[in-house]
Amino acid sequence: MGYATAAQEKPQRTQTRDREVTVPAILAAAEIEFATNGFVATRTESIAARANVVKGLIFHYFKSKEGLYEAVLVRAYEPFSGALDKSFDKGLTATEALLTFVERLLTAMTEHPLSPVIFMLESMQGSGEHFRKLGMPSLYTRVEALLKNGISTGEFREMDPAHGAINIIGLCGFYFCAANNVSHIPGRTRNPLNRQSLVRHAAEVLAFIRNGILK
Amino acid sequence: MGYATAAQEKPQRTQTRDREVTVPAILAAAEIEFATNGFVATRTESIAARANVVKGLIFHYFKSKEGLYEAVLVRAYEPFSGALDKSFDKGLTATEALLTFVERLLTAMTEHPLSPVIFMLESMQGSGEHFRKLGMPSLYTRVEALLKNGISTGEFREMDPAHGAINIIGLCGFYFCAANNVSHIPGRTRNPLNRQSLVRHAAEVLAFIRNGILK
DNA sequence: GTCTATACGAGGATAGAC
DNA sequence: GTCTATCCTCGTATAGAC
Repeated sequence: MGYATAAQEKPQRTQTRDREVTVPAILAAAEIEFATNGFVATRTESIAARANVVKGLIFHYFKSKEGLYEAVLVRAYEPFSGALDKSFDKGLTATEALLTFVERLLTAMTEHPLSPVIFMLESMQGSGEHFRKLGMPSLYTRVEALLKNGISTGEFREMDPAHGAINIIGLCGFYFCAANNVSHIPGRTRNPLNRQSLVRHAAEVLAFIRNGILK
Repeated sequence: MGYATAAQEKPQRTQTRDREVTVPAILAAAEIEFATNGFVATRTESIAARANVVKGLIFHYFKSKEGLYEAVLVRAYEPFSGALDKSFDKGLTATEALLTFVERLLTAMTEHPLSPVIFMLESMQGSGEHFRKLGMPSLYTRVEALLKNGISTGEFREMDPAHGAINIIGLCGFYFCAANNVSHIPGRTRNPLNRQSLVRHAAEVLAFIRNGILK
């Protein structure tokens, strides 16, 4: 205490920063905070602290809290849409298309475990308004079409395709949303979001869908 | 406008109220608000407005926002725990026990469609801390035990019972959480939370589980 | 039991120095 | 591009009249 060097009493400064460093840092921090708390409950101050920057920079780069939120949504959706587009290219059978779709979706979720949580919260709390605003196509609609096709060819069992689509997507994503809760069950040791558990999750969901949907 | 009767400019008062009326009104309003927004993002003012009472009464009856929240959680959990206890009484086979369990869970959810949403939000945002605090037994643990039993008797296919439990509960509850989002998909006319859709949901999930879990 | 008024802190956003 | 300081609204909670 009290030694009079140049930078008195000013800890952890990082004065000379670059947009290339700061912007991704804010985005990464925001993704975690929004996934944990949802849009309204997230504090810009928490994001700034996690990114190790000052609150003002958030508004400098993203104009508003909502601007940052939408940037996070867009970034989170990229791996999903990329993976999904590929599943609809070729002349696959309904079975192949469905399983390819689910596999890719699960891989994308495994690599970005926060994304399902953010989308879930946005679905629940935002009524999906941001999805529409950002022009994100609906996963549900595409899966529903896929199921209709497979039912008509006799590859899938009879079912309501709209409900089937919701159930399949829910099966893939719910695990990530329940993970926080599950990890606090006494007697459970393995972290549900580590690599091993997530690979396990993907395999289990695929098996469930294979048995539950295909004839 | 401007006729000078006794109660000038004081609309919608309900001066003489009773605890028997006010408390349930607040609870019902709070359930909707918390299910829509989560704990932190919910405003006590919104709850009061929806219950048509003054904000102060919330603190009068429940001491704090959190006190009200916990009261809502307890009330929401009652139909679940009641329904579930019955599934574990008799000497049922694993198959019968599982299907009974799922049927009752789905019935409880159909009758209280906000409950799965509240529990989901609490799981995601509260890390399940309130569940523990309120002494709510874990659904997951009980379903997991049930699955283990059925696998060992050969009634169910081989699977990781911990993941199976999460997937089954997710299948039952995810639909309610996605409903807001789904209802905004263009071209979809039926309200996903009306009676007819919920009965449909229950039937679809039961069929999915029957095919996906049983041998 | 119900209402009004208000204290008090938190949080989003902005202005301006460096 | 980054920081400090500040404005102002909103929201929880309380005090006290009726």
